[in-house]
Amino acid sequence: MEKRESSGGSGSGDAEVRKGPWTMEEDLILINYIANHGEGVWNSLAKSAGLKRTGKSCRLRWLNYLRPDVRRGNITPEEQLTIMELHAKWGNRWSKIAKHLPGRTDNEIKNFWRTKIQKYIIKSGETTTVGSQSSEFINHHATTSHVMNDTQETMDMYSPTTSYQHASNINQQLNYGNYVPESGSIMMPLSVDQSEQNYWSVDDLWPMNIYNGN
DNA sequence: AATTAGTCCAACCGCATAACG
DNA sequence: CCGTTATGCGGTTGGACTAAT
Repeated sequence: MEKRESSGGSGSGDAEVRKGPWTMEEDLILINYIANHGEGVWNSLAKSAGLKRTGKSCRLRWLNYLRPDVRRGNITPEEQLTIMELHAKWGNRWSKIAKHLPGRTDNEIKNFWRTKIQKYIIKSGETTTVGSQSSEFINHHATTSHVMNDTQETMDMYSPTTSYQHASNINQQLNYGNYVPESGSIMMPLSVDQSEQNYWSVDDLWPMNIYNGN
């Protein structure tokens, strides 16, 4: 159960385990290694690739960011609707929901839900239900699955027949009209020197990978 | 211009479960 | 079976960035 993975090892040599933001070099190493050897067996992969990262960290980086088929940003209204409907069905089963949204990661969906939809639900809940429980109550239902029969309001909120309206309301709030970047071209800060505004994108890494002769 | 508050998301942590010897 | 290790999942957090004051 990867119990002592991040503990730095009980004894001896394996010394520092890097944490925090990934550098471009690390990304390249990981991409190259996986291109050559495939993914899986993350602990030994991390070692063999020469990364001072835990296998867990490598896996996460790969699955959530470096994988070539991962779509980033710009969650469409259709995807949003899917998220809302599936969340109503399954609750916080993010990975399960993600399986129905090709290219989306559970992490991204989870973040999207928490930062956009949940907030909207709480907000609208506060304006429609007067007094006490409202936000706590709605918050509860936004973060847990099952039993949606407490109030008609909550039912409506999750009803497939009305969820599209909610989706479009949220779309308005999110300003989808001028929502920005094309998928796959998100820029990320160069963590080698975070004070500088240097960026690279995942798109930049893949050609480099090929160039390196993988 | 400086400071504070709010937002967003990458990455971490802990736990559950699957796989293996 | 049982113990150990690997993997996957969901919750949470740190900090960069942006907007508001």
